[in-house]
Parts: sequence; structure tokens; C-alpha cells
Amino acid sequence: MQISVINAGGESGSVEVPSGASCGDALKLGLSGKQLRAALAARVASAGGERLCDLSAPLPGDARSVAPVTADDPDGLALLRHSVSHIMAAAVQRLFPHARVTIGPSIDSGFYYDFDVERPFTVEDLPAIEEEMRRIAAEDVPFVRSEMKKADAVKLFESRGENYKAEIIGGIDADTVSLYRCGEFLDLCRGPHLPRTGLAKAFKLLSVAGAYWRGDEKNPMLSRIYGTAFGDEKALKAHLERLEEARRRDHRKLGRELDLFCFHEDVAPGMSFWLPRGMLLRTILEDFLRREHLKRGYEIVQGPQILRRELWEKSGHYDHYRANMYFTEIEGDVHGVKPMNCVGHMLIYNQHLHSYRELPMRLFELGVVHRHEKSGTLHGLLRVRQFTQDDAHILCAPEQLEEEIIGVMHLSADLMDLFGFSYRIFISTRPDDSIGSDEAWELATSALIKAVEKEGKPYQINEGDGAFYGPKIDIKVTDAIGREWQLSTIQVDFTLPERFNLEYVGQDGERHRPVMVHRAILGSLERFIGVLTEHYAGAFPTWLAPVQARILNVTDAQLDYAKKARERLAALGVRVEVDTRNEKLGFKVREAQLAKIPYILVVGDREVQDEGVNVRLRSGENAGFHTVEDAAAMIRADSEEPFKRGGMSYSFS
RNA sequence: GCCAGCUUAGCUCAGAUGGUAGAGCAACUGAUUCGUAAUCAGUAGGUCGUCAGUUCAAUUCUGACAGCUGGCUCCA
Repeated sequence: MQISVINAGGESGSVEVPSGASCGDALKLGLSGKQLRAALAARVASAGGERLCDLSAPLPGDARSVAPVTADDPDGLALLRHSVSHIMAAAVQRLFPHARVTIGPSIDSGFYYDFDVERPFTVEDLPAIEEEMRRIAAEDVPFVRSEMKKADAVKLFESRGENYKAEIIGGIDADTVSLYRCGEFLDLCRGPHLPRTGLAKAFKLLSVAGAYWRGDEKNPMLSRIYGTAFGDEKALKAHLERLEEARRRDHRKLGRELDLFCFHEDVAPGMSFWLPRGMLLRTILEDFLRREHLKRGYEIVQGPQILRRELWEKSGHYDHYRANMYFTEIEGDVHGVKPMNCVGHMLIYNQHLHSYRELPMRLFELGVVHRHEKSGTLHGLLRVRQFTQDDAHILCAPEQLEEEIIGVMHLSADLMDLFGFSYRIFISTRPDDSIGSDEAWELATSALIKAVEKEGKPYQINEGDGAFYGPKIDIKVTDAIGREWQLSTIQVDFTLPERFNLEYVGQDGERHRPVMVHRAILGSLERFIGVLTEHYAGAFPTWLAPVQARILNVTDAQLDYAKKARERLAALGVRVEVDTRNEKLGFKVREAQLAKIPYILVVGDREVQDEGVNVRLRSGENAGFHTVEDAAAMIRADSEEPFKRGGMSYSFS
């Protein structure tokens, strides 16, 4: 038969393939040595669409084209990692014959495999397992696919004591299942896999962890080993360096080093203490947020921190969220500490009867909330028990919903651009367990989709991932080293307006129920500042830097001048301090650089003489002599620069 | 909450098969007055996470608890 072979460059050549040939045979006919050696599997296109096949698989009769899949291809990389997870399972079973296997998929950053073992693995076990994996790779044994009747496969795995595998197979909705043998290790698997273990060249085991069988905390805890694999050593090394870079940027470390925030876990687990510098940064951010919200038609409000239990019963939090709430008793009445701000905003809305002319009403609050998160989930500023949401509730008429969502998306986009994040949009639709009418869900979901589409933004749908009370848009940002964080969330809620009987009087004189949009852009100030710290590696842009400039006097002779220069710069709106210590200039420069201060202003006899400062930038570049006024103008211009694109403005005093 | 590992000076870490502990950096003091990433010397700093148990003796062994780290579950 005649098919086309597509090479790595996307060019295709037609070849005649004998009947009974494998996918690998077809590639051999059309590819050169180097490309052929890089092939991990084949992508076969036929009338029914494209699919990945083992190189050893027979070429389907209806195949039109075949292309090599390499580790440069996302599918190829996933396949490689999946195969390496099989190699790991094989190595584990050689070293720990009683270990029972469960599942071992590839993930974004590598792969894992979960085992049921008497004694959970520790990091000390990893080198031996990795060594055994290298041995299996060196043996260069083939991955051999076979098929079996489902019932036979269940029996086979049960007879081997592999009850987890038997359970998985029992749950598969098919008559036959495919198995892969790699040396003496046999595993249920859909495939495809590498042709031979020798193609696994660059891999590393990274960590161990506990993980519940099928992800359910009621199930037994399994022992998971995480690892990663790449097409070559260079890519693996680059990945390990990224992990190292992430450790260097860890906000918990930087927060301490830069004197931004700290924790006293023994007395306040999951609650942050804000040191003067961190609080200044946070205040600048809050100040900016308040102004920006006012400009965009929000009204700033604030509700109380604790409210009586009756209210939480009315809102539904007492039924659905009680486990995460803190309670206290006052004069015999149970009060709940707020885990969300919405209830307060409901009461604020209901303070008056509203006309349709007042809508949309946008209530904004930097709301401090407390949530009793499980102790094991706490993580620096990224997961805390007390945090401040940049929260707002928009109450609008149903026909205003789409426009309001667009407005929130604009705000989110402007802010993410300001901080230099790129982002992806996800729309989550109705979950199985939900409340509200079909019409309401339909209206809200289509409003979300229409809004995103009107903006021309690409998005993905997360089917069934919405909140029980309404669909939502989640925005995930990508930081400077490529990690994703979920910050903004935009949720439509039908429940609370109903429960709190919110109304407005329409043009027709009748009472109507407003729709509510619940949204947070940065998510929480704590998490956001944690993410920002890592994103900027502690080198905050000038507008956010708690200290924008530090004056360094060369000797004590310039001490008075340095202090005067500080006063003049401060009067011109620069956040500036002086390092008056009797240290060598080199030492003070080093410390200022390590403190990641944007501007270092050196004053020696020359600068005293010419009445200015010598400016050194955070990059290490020497920007030369400037008068104090020029230096101030330069720093202020640098502070305002990031705002130009979004039509926003900066002012803090 | 669950699994594993960990907890010694402000930070990073040594250390003793049970006889109450060190280093570097930071801090403080003094000398030095120096031009763009570390001047020198000295001083001080610890109930070895907490509470029990074993022991003549526990920071070291055992147990419980708390917290942290990596995951799981969850999540702003």
C-alpha cells in the first residue's frame, strides 16, 4: 500500500509499504538514520483521525500517513515519561518483590508511580531504584504489547496478588485489555510505549510522598515515587536547574532575607506577620487597588469580622462550610468568624431598596477572612488560615451580566499585564451536585462564554468543575520561570441573592432579583505577594519596592550631606534610606544589591562638590552623576512606567 | 487530617555509641575613613521544638504532642 511518511520538518514523501509491515517499518522506508533513531512512537493518520501507535504495531490498513513522534513532541515526551514510570515499577519490583503496583502516569513535570508497600519508601531508597532503572535501560529490553480477555487479565493479576491492578481492569469498559511486558515486569496499559528501554536515557527520581488510592482520603495510603525524564541529558539538566531556581526564589526564604514577613508557627500556624518593609509593599499594593477599583465604578465597603450563627445558617455556610470556620461564643450565642465576605455584602445591599438605575452595584472589600485549613496544607504565604481577599460582589440585572464579566476580565487583564504575567482562561461548567434552575445555569454559562469570546480570548472548558451555586471563570497566570498559579476567579452565584431575598425595582415597577458576580482578581494579598516575590525573585519593580533607593556615603566625611540628600529625595516622593555604617563602599554596595534595592546612590567627595549623587542601577550598571532632582525624577519615572500600557496610574504617598 | 522526612544560636549547618554543645554568616563593641558585591580584632548569644517515660545521669534512647518540609486530599 501507498502511504506518505512525514519527517520531522513536516515534509512528506510517498512510500510503498508491503502488507503486514509495522508502523516502524513504514518510518524506516521514509526517514533518514538520525530521525529514525529519535522516533519513540508513530503518529498514524487515517480516515478515523490521528492516533499514536507503537513502532512495533502493525500499520493499520486505512493509514494515510505516518510520522515519527519524538521527545520534542509533547505527546512523545509524555510517552517517554510513562515508559520510564514502567521501568521504575520494574526496578521497584526487582528490589522490593512484595511491592504491589497501582498506577504510574506521566504528569506535566515528569511522572510518578504509586505502590502499596509494607514500609513506605524514603528518599534513601531512591538511589538504589534509580541504579536498577539504569540497569534495565542498559539491558535495552523491548516493551512487548499483548492483548487479553478482560476476565483473564483480572484472574492473572489476582493470581499475582496484584489486587489493585485487578480492580482497575475490572472497572474497564471493554472485552479485551492491552498489557505491556518490559523484561519480567508486566503491566496493564493502554500504551503506546517506547520500543525498547534503551531509549530512556535521561531520567531522575526526585521525591517520595504518600498518596491515597484513587485520590480518595478514605482509601489506603500508597507510597508514591516522583521522577522526571527528558529526551536528552541537556533537557533534564535544564529542568533540574529550573527546580533549583525555584528553590532560590522561594518566597519563604526571600521574605525572611528581605525582611518582608515572617511566621511564628508555634503560636500562629498559617498566619503571617508583616514586617515594616513587607507591610509597606502591601500598603502600596492596597492603595493602588482601592484607587483602581474606585476608578472602575466600585464602591468600597466593609463588613464585620464575626457574625451570628443564624446568618451563616441562612447563607448556607453553616451547612456547607462549617468544618472550615472558626466559632466563638458571646453571651451564650454562637458567632462565626467570616470565611468569606459575601454575607456582609448581602446585608449592605439590603440596607436600601434599589432601583434598576443604581445597578450594577459593585461592592469592593479588602476582606480579611479566616478559614480553618488542614494543618498539612499550609504553605508559607501561598496557603494560610487568615488572608485578605481583594473581593467584590457585583449585583446586576441579568441583561447586564455579560458586560460586567467583560469589565472584570479587563481589570484582571490590566493587572496581570502590569505585573508581567501571561495567563490562560478556564471556564468551569455545572457540576453534578449543583443547585439552581437549568435556565439560570444556561444564562450564566453562556454569559461567561460570550464575554470571553467577545474579548477574543482563547479559553478552555472544565466540564463540571464549577461551584455548586454557579459557573466560573478561573484565570491561571504563568510566572517568570514558567510556573502556573490560579489567582483571579469570577463566579456567578444565584443562590445568595435568593437566600437573602435581594431585590431591585425594575422599569416596570415590579421587584426583580439581581444576579450576583463574585470575583477576586489577585485572589488574596498574602498569596499574591508570595507569588510576586517568587515571580520577581525579590527584585520588586520600583513602584512596589519598599525601599526604592539607598544612599551610600563613601566615608564619614559625607555623612551630613548624605542625610540632607535623603531628606530632599524623600520630599520629592522617593522611598529612600541611608546606610550610615562605617563600612567600605564595596561592602555597602554588596549589601544593597543583595537587598535588591532598585537604586544605589553613592555620595563621596566628588558628589558633595557637585551637589548630586552617583547612580548605580540594580542591574549593576553605573548610570553616572545626577543632581538630586534628576535622580528623583528618574526614580519616579521608573515607578510610573509599568502603568502606561493599561491606562492606569500610580501614586503613593 | 493522612504518608514520609525533619526540628541544635537570628540564618545556614556540624556534633557526641547517654556525662548539659561548636563553625561560618548576622548582631554588638572597638580600631580603620576606605569610590561600586565581603577591612581587621574582640564580645555576646543555646532549658539542643514541648511534655512525659527509662536511667545515677537524656539534647542523645522510648512515647505522646506541636511545628516545618515534600506530597495526597482540599484550596484564595
